[in-house]
Amino acid sequence: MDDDVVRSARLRPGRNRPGAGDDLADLGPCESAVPMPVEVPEATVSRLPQYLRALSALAEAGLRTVSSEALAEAAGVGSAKLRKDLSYLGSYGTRGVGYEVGELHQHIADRLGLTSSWRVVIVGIGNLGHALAGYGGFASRGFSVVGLFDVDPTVVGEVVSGLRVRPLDDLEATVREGGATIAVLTVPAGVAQGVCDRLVAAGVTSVLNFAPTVIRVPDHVDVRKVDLASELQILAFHAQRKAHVRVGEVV
Amino acid sequence: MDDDVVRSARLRPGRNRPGAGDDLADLGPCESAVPMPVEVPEATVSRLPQYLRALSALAEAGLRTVSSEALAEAAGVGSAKLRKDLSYLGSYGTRGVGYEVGELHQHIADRLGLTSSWRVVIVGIGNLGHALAGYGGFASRGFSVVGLFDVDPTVVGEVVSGLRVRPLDDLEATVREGGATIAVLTVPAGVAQGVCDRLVAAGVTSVLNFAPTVIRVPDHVDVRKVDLASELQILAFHAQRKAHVRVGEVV
DNA sequence: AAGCGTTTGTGAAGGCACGCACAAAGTCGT
DNA sequence: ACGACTTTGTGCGTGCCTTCACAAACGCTT
Ligand SMILES: NC(=O)c1ccc[n+]([C@@H]2O[C@H](COP(=O)([O-])OP(=O)(O)OC[C@H]3O[C@@H](n4cnc5c(N)ncnc54)[C@H](O)[C@@H]3O)[C@@H](O)[C@H]2O)c1
Ligand SMILES: NC(=O)c1ccc[n+]([C@@H]2O[C@H](COP(=O)([O-])OP(=O)(O)OC[C@H]3O[C@@H](n4cnc5c(N)ncnc54)[C@H](O)[C@@H]3O)[C@@H](O)[C@H]2O)c1
Repeated sequence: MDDDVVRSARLRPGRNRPGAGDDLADLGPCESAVPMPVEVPEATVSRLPQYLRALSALAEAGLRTVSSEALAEAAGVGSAKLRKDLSYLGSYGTRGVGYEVGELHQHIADRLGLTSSWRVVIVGIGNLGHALAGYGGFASRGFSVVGLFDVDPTVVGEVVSGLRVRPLDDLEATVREGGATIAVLTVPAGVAQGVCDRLVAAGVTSVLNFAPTVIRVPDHVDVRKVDLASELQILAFHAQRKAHVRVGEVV
Repeated sequence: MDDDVVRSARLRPGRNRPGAGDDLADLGPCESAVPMPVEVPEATVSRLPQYLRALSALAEAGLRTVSSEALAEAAGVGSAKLRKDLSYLGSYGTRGVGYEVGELHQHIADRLGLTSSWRVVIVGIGNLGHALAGYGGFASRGFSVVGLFDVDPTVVGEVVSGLRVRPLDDLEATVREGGATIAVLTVPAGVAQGVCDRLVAAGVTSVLNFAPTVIRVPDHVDVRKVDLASELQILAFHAQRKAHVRVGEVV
């Protein structure tokens, strides 16, 4: 479902159900003595952040345990889906009781890779870049903005929420000196591909793209796209359908 | 795929090939005498905006016709998927040639409901609201921002790209006097549900929510959510997986 | 210790979407 | 006018995701 956003897909080859195809004479179903490798479906991954947020809210409300029913309600999904999602992470619930809020939060955060703070650079400090740079919701969720970049001389040098906007040429050094880095692209559509190429060349392997263009990257790079105009158009589609139904054009 | 975001589904008939199999001896399982209703799958709907954008780019490049292969390339999808998607809208291609750019663009725009300009109000003119209000990409795609609202007295009265920010109390009047309206929610998470309730009460049936909260709405209202922190977390998940593989923890 | 109510974890079934592969349909060249 | 070539539209198989339904597991009460 979700789609074509992430490029490198396949998790590890490991089948979920080991007992499937290879039936040579290996007596037991499989001899995996240890933790039983299970890949997490992409659809599940896309929901984990929501569970995490719901758990944070519940923890703040003082709850120590939640049932799958209550957590699902808070996250806006069905309880069965929630349980199956969590089952891919392991069994952290207690039957008859539910899940311990703090513990489950920790496990999901671990699985998402939020143990250490990820480095984020924002490229293109225009309208949108300014808003994102000043957003507190990133730091509070395990991301720290370590660089703001732009080509416009009138923007470079400006200080946005404690960070000085730097020229695009400092980009490579910043990406290389730090470890893994996530790049947020808020440049005009026309230059998005070029800037992205440069990011990738510098070693970036995760890109969040706000420019309304398809950008092409090597297989080992993940790109997710946020397209506000598309979202509005999808809403318009459904709104139109509702309008037609009301008029009686269709059942 | 996409998910639980949009509430209502089912589409309208829009038959492709009228000469199909309607035999009036409707003794069969269903008696649909006429056009044979075909719904557009939600996954397809979510891709239509991208096709539309690709077509705009191709038109601007001066092309009059495109093959499914070329259009798919421009839109970043597979050609088979593209053809199947377009087939839900009807048969607008010419075998051996491809699709006429302008005509196909028009058909998709029609189907998305972009014939007339949709009214959009933005509620919460903070960091993000300012950026969205000043964004030209909406007007150019069939949406016109007709209202900016906030509660903060220091923000109300400010003029953002030609529109004066108005107090929240003017909201009902604006929504009611105009026709169907799409609301963009860029208020703090804590008040999102309350503001949304007010929007729905005023008659809004389409909401694009940027606040990191699950908001509950009646069945007839569509909500789509844009969650930047979640996008980053999903990228982090894949980045972590890649890192582990590189270290050799997993095959 | 045993029973009872609650809740998890998961097998199984159904639905949806994707991609392949090809016949139908049209164009272009001769 | 006809054949060769190109490209659409779609039937079909496959795999993923969702949903249902329930046995196993656990706490609590007696
Ligand atoms: N503003 C919005 O609400 C909004 C909404 C949806 C999508 N977008 C998209 O986000 C992107 C940015 O939007 P915006 O409104 O901030 O535009 P903007 O013009 O205000 O900002 C773009 C910034 O990128 C910088 N830039 C240009 N070329 C660059 C380069 N090669 N390298 C680095 N920086 C460069 C510019 O100097 C400018 O500061 C656009 O692609 C836009 O379509 C914006
Ligand atoms: N800024 C970002 O980059 C960013 C990124 C992701 C998500 N978000 C989310 O978007 C929302 C807005 O973010 P922001 O950075 O613009 O915050 P902000 O605080 O700058 O803006 C919020 C605005 O909403 C107004 N407001 C508060 N209560 C209101 C009410 N009841 N009715 C109408 N207006 C009201 C405030 O006066 C303020 O102007 C938040 O929920 C935030 O979590 C923002």
